Amino acid sequence: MMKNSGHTRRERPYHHGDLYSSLVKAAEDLLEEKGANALSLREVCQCAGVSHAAPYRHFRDKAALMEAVAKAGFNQLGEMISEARARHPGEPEMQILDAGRAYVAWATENPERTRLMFGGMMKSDTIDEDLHQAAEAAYDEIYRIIDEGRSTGVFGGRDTDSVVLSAWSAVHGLTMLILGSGKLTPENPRDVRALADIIGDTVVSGIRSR
Amino acid sequence: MMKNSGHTRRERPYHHGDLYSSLVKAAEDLLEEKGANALSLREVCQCAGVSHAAPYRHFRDKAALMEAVAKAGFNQLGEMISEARARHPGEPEMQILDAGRAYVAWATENPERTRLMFGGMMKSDTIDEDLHQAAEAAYDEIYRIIDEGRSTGVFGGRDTDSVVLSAWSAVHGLTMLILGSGKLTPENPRDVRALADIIGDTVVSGIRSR
DNA sequence: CATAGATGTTTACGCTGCAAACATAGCGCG
DNA sequence: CGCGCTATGTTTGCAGCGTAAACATCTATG
Repeated sequence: MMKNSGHTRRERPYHHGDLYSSLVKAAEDLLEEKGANALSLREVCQCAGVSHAAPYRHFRDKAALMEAVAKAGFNQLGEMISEARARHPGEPEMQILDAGRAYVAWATENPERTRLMFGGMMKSDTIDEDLHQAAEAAYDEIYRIIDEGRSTGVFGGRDTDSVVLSAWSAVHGLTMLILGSGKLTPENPRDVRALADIIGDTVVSGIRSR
Repeated sequence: MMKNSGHTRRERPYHHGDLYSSLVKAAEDLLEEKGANALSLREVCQCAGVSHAAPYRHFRDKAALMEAVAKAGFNQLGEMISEARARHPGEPEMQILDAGRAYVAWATENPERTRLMFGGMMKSDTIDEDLHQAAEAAYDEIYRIIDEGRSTGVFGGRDTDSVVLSAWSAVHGLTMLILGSGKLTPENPRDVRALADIIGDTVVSGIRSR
């Protein structure tokens, strides 16, 4: 039977309007809900109210959609670090401690997205430049903290990149261990924060100018 | 036509002999070769010279096979740390530095297995106890190093577990960043080792008794 | 106002993980 | 010694997946 054409636009219009964002959003939600392995593109489509082939007008393939999700994640993460930095102007030690807490907190609240971001979905020939750039931006936020600390003599180290790497590694490692193999499984955010503080103290001790 | 029965055993016997190990081995190889996403159970079977339903006699499902692979990985990793410890008797600082190098080196040589181990294949209701135990054993190796260092006054910290967490987080974080999102992609093992040493120095500085 | 390009749908295909029914082989018990 | 029981491997079948191609619909541009 012919579908009602024209007058009642109530019945979801043929064109979605903003399918790109809807798909990313739906993918984010379903990803956290079902896990990366159980996430099917078709279910994302169903969730966005669209046929299972529609995404191919906006994404080359499923991996490209996941890259968009990862990119959005890096942007959020970078923003949280930036906010932590702004929260303690002129206090680099407080800035990293707070940034570390924010990092761990965000990751534990979005475990699947975090795993996606740092997993290894890139097959190197498909190194989406946008994704790389978003990750770089998050890195730069940490760099700014360390750089200020080193320029005011609070932090030491032979070069800023080494110190950034040390700090990021420690926080990121804790994060992945928490998400990881079932060894560390704190029940509530309080415990997460306590662990983050332990690592934070050690990091600051390790990179402090002496 | 009826298959030759009995006399010439050349023609691969109906029973494989040691299918369990063969499947784990084949899965390990194919995992590193094709990546976790592209790994199909059917291809593992073909590689082991067996029909695509055979594994179900030995593993509940595909995830169970991957768990066995992960478990073997943790055993290997724990062994490497243990060897690093044995290499510098009475020198805890050298022990962690060397263990850290071994950790990073092993992970970069077996990236897919590492991602599998620390990814998040456990759905918590399927927390295979063997897997948890293998991971715990690797943890214990690090614990022994830190514990000795603290008992001889080389390392500080309020409790051993906190120090272990700090050290492991830093090394593990570096590892995952190297494997990770394309930010750190050192070409050769030399670079990897240099990065490991940077993190190692910071960790030791951070946990040293002062 | 027509029509070209962008956006969404339908249909189809090969591959996947898994279950059920079937075949074979080795092992213990009479 | 032989018979069947059980462990192991195979075949067949199914629903769901990602993706491509052909088709339908809308929207914007001349």
